[in-house]
Amino acid sequence: MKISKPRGTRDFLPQDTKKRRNVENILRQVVRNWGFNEIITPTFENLELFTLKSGEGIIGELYNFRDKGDREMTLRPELTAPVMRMYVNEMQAYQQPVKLFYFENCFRYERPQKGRFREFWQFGVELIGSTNAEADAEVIALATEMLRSAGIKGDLHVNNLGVIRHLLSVLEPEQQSRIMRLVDKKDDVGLDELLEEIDAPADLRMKLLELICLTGEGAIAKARDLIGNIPEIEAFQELLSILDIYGVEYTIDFGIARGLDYYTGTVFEIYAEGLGAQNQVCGGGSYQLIKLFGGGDVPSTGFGLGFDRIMEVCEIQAPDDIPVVIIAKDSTRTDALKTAIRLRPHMPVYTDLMKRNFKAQLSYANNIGSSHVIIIGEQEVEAGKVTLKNMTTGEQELLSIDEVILELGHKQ
RNA sequence: GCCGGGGUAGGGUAGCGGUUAUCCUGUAGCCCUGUGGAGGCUACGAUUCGAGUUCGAUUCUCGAUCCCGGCCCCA
Repeated sequence: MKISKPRGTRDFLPQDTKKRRNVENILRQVVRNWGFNEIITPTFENLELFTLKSGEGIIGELYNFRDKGDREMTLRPELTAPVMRMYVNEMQAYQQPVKLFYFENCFRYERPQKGRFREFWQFGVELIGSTNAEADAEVIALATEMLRSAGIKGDLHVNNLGVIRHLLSVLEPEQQSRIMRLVDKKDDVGLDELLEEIDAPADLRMKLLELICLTGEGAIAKARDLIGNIPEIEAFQELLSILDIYGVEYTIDFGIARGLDYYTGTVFEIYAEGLGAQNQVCGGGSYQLIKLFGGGDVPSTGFGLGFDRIMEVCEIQAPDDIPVVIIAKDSTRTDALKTAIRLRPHMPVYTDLMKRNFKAQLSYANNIGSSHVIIIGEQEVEAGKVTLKNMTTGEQELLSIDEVILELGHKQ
């Protein structure tokens, strides 16, 4: 009976895993160098954590379950909420800002397609405690640096929601939310209908439709013309000038809304080519969730990177381990094992586990791509040495084990 | 939840209402019992699952399931 893997999950073969771990470690190193500390949160949480953040509607997309103690639980669909919960539970007294990152798997009950799986990995960063433009800029610059380090060309779009919120401030909060969601979806028809339905002032309607189309060079100036010199535009301008210092390339895009109420100001998205319909590899912004989870009035800025999508377009290959194979005869297997024990602190060592004959062992070494083999036969045992054979050149010489370590150890 | 295309040895393909076939790879053995990469031969190994039509289904029909792409959604 053959059991298939669950829908939307993947098996990672050794070479896939090696490549993923390699990229993962590259990203980790970048984030650490920017002063962020890694954390781990539980794979499952109380269901309420996520319904509190995103509403009851998301339950349909969760892997939720009732545990044996009759508690409503769910596999985590994302990590911002768990990190905020963790902060509220145990980190509120930490020196600010608190700079955290995570790399974890998440679970969503969705229909799989290109770049979308039911189990997927997110690499995320949260900077907690600062509303300053410097904080937002650091987070955005870090996101672009991470992608750059993975060899990925991303297209960064930045916005400050304060501008559009300022414009909409005369409307009911509920109407504002609906408008933001439609803007996020770029649903112009729906937006027109809604504005008609709520009978929005003609002036606001005109300005809104114009604003959300503003992108690129000069967008800030045009926004000023449209709305006036409000503090939100000033703040946006400050953020952009810091990004300029970082040398980050960006596109101003007043049409990015990210659809959710808890975003407070800065929002950004990064798209990459070659990913089909799911081309967003990064999304984030500044938000306020800590209060919602029972903490203080503490702001945060963060983003999540879709690690699987990154791997989809990442071409960085992990360096190969170079295995050393010990070849022995039946009569010298004990010596082979003892040699392996001495070599393994210094290099990856394989011994024959298949009772192969001499020739087949050599062939095996060749097939797994070993650069060197160590031959241990009666002659070598008698001499108290081993034969080191270079599989590329075919050269071989009689050496002591220490000499072998000296010869090969530094290459690993 | 919706739409389209698929599922044949471990991987890649072709085929077809009548004992399927082929390439790569793996393992075991042999040509070849202390020196590999080549080649040859032999063996092992698959029609996603279920129901229906049929004398007979891998093929046709229906359903399920999984995969791929798209819609919806995307925290």
